Amino acid sequence: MKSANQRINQVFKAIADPTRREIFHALVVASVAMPITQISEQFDISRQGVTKHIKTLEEAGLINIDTKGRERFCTADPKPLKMVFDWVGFYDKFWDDALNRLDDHLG
Amino acid sequence: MKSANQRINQVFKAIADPTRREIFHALVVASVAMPITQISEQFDISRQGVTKHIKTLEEAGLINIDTKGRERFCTADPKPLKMVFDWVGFYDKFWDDALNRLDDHLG
DNA sequence: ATTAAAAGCAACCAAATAGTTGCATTAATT
DNA sequence: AATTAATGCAACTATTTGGTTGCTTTTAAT
Repeated sequence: MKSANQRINQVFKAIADPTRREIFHALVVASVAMPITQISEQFDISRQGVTKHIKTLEEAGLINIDTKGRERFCTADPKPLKMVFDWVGFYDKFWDDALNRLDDHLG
Repeated sequence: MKSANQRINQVFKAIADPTRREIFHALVVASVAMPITQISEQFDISRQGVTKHIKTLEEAGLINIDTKGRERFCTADPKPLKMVFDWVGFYDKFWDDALNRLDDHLG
């Protein structure tokens, strides 16, 4: 059970950084595999900076990498976000909290 | 628009830490205002450690604090999680990605 | 009035983070 | 064969982070 928890932590950590969210988003909307250099051209930070972010995203399972020749093609994989979706989904019962808590107490 | 972005970043940062998620969760399920010392008793780290986490959660708007006498009563406020819900909700279209992308291309 | 409880404040620490630069390697291109 | 492009690797830096301890202040209880 420990590794599942680790994975969740990795996902939360990966999406915590705004630049990483941007990289991920760019890959999702591109909906085509992109090599690292091409990705990094869209950002102000250095290629190596982008590479580090990509590594973090890959460790979280949010990016898959397919090496072809000298290039490494990255594709977004949103599946791990389901864990975040489920996590946050638990709390949506409490968004209109006053109402719902009242219901709970009555029910 | 900048402060809205900052707020989103604060929320993502706040939920990135597992201990903070636990503190938040404990407050949600307690569904009653709890002073800091009482919260910190449920965790292995020091009271000041918990205080710092609570500050981060408060800055993200995930905790409200009501000072009464020498105590500071904390309550969870899940509302800001709606931003996370919306963010992640965008990507749920891509969870069964092969299928959906095919649809997009056809549609 | 004394004591005890709740919390804040400040300094400190080790580790992680986000970023950089320089250089080496590998694979295409010409 | 020589060059160029894509990447990796390593070292370094500044800042942030998650945590600690010690002490002070404020408020409640005895």
